[in-house]
Amino acid sequence: MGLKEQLVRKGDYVWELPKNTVNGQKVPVIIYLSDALFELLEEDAIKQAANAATLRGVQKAIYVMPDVHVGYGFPVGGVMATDTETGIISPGSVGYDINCGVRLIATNLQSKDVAPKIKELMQEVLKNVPAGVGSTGDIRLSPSSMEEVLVKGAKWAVEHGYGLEEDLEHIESFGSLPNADPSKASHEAYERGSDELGTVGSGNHFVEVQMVEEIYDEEIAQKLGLHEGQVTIMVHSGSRGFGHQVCTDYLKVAVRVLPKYGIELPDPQLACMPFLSNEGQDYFKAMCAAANYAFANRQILGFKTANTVRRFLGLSWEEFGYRLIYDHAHNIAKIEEHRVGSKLKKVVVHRKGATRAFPPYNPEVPPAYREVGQPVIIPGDMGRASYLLVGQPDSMEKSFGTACHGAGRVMSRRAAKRLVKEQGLERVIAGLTVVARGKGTIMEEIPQAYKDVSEVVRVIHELGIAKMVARLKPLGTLKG
DNA sequence: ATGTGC
Repeated sequence: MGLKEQLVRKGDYVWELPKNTVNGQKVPVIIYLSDALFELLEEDAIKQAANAATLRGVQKAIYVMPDVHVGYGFPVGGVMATDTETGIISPGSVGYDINCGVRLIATNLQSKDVAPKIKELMQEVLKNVPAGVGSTGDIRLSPSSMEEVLVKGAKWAVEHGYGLEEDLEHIESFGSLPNADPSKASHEAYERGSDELGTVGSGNHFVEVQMVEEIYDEEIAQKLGLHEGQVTIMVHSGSRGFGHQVCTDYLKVAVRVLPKYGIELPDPQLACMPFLSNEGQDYFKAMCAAANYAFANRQILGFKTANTVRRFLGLSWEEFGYRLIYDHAHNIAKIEEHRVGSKLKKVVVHRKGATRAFPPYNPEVPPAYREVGQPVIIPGDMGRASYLLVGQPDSMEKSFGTACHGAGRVMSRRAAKRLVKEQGLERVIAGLTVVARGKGTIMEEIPQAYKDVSEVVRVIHELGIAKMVARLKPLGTLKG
């Protein structure tokens, strides 16, 4: 019998694979889905979550978000917490793109200010913001300046003129993880990262000019400084080749030391090390360094895009009204304190394609947002919409303080290309303004290739994990 | 995701 058939329905949006369903499964797998999204759930994604539930020191449950799909070893949309003393850390459960994440910038502009000239504006963004596989930026980092980026994260970017000091307060972990140790990243990672800072990358990464299309909660929107018709800028990118190399390097290390630590795995892609081992600590410190690279990357991308739009419209900064709403990771592992049973416990929370969604009054939520909760930015596809939510109290018990991260693919890259070839690109993306160096990524990233992000977000809202605040509509998109 | 892959 397949695992999907063994899922037990626990509520309108809650499914459970009880512990011990697969051999050695220490905790249940809890999957959050609507009926429509249940239909799209892949057997292999359940298997991957169940595999993770066998790992050493895993706590409470593996949680799976409604935008789940199969990933490398651990599903995208998966959340795993392991005991900091007895548990493991797993590079595959963070993902190859360490600190892939999203940033949302508010402006004083109205959609009517940009909509009529959006094509010309996006051509200007294409000229100024490097995008695509292997694209390089205008920053060259010597090994010593690279070290500074890896330690300071977004702060490095602000010190070098990209953005404002006050931006840092509105970034997860203030844009800089304290456990970063640049010496734990390889020479190869340094090389790859030396010319890619301030570049978008490829795949689902993008820079987008948007408008606030609908407000769901007026009071919260007001506190966040958002209103209908307002122009926003969204950035979706990560740590580029640097993070990719860190993941590659430490997956090899993990595989090598499995026998030393007596770790047996249901899937070699789940290769991991005890968190407190030398190798586990090395990975953690290198991963934090890669996360800081990504924070710096998005800081530069967001500011460069804003500056391009501002100059195109001939506005002063004051008229433009640049303001960072928030920036957060959705591929990361962090040490956090969570309630497990009756006591608080320090755990390593792995979020892979999953966003931290801390509730109001959590000390990690910046003062300006303390009463509304941590902003949760959910990018959709380039055709439909993206969402802004805020973390709610139930997230702590239901998912280690975690929400979804996006729409999630429903069509393979190959199938998407086939559809475009059959129907023609003009027809498939009719009415959208998308710019890119080539057509390849656009073909793979058509809206039809994605699940409906509204349905994903609705599940998170209904569960009380995060609350819907606003829907953002793409005006123009830059893809890799 | 990725100096993209059988």
